[in-house]
Amino acid sequence: MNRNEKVSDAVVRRLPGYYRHLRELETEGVMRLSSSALGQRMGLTASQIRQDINCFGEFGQQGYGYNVPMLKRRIGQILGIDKAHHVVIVGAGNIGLAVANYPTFQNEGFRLGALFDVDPQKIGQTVNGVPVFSVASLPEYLLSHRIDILVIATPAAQAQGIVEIASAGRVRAIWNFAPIDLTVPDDMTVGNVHLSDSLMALSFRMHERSVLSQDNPQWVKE
Amino acid sequence: MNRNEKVSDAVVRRLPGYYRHLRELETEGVMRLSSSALGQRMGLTASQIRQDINCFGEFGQQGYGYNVPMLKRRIGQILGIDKAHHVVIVGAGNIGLAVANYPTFQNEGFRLGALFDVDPQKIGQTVNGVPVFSVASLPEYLLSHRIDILVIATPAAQAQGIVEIASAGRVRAIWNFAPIDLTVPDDMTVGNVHLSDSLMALSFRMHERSVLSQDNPQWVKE
DNA sequence: TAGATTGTTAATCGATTAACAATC
DNA sequence: TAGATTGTTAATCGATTAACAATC
Repeated sequence: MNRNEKVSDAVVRRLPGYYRHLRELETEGVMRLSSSALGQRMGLTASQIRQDINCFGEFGQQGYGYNVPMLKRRIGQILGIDKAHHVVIVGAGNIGLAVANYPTFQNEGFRLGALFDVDPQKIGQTVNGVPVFSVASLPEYLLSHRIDILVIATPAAQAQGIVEIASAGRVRAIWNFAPIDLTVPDDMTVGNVHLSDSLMALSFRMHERSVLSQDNPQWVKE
Repeated sequence: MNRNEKVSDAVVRRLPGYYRHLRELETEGVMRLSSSALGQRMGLTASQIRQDINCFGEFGQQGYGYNVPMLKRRIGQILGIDKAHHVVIVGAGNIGLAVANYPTFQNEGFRLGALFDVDPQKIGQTVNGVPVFSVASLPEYLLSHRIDILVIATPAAQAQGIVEIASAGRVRAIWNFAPIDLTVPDDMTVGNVHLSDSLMALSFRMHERSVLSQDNPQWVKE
């Protein structure tokens, strides 16, 4: 058993997928599930699923499999989404608003306290009843509110400066949508959503077969 | 040399990061770069960077390093973003609009032809001069326009149906923002942006240290 | 009980790192 | 030329898969 060891990135990347599928299965009324059935559904091997789950405990039963609602609840706990999280969004542009309105975001215990922007047109407005404040007031806001997660939805040039403010304001984690790699203190967690990286990787995969298969001269030494 | 072999996911995930950093370095006026300097900047080993780059060719020079503008251009070609891509977005909600307005998206040769929605309020409007059509007209649109990438920004329940239409319309790739794993034909590429998965992984990482370090009973067998 | 399926160890596979000859 | 740094092979590390005893 690997408990108390740091969980590998490979496992962490799969964990939300487990939760998502278990939620679907629960909605479909499925009560009981074997690792091979889940593997078939998710495109993973049964072995990998058992290994992944056993990083966290023994949640199954020999000869039976896993109880869907129980396993879903457990993985929810492991992910920490059974707890409420206090969130603010910096940048009330298209991405900031998309996050603010994202349904999963609202349903899983993430509580949005405020948005922050530099645009005087936006400051003073509300989004779903959540106020938009000036970024100038962010340091003070963070001192008077316990914020777990700060969402960066600003242009890349502003992002690192926001991290400094977040750090001084004892924010625990940054969810970064700006297309830049941030430098953060050791005790802060960062998760990136690099949309342009995702799109470029898609573009690569799309071209890959055709280009690689014909040994395209563009790719070899000039 | 690994050319003509399928490039591993691990490499593909890093590739856009290389491009992003090289673009920054070019803007900063840096002309020449060693693998160790890039490694330091990106938090990777020099060895890994040389291995990654050599999947695609010999772009460096012993004793000198890499020429920044040249390497950036080459990686751009490898990613396929030197070519124009024709794109449509299905779903003109918050996420669809955020993608339509995303600057990197517009700057790197991704040409948005149309958005599609089911909301009569939105149909007939334009977004940045791009028309919003009814989803009912999507099959016909795809037959008369050569679309490379279709962006799914609909609720999860609609996503798989859109894939069928895209497949019939000879779309080459799907960029999926719906929180569901899609089933696609073999010749279609999928890239997922699962926002809720990203947020859950962040939540996990944020809680991980505190919870794991104290052997929290919540994680062990009941 | 017999059959099924887990938890877990061992074997395999692949990715990362180290080392160094080639060479600019 | 001497110093630097690549390209590439070999060694290490870690993640995935296979196998099977434990057990429900």
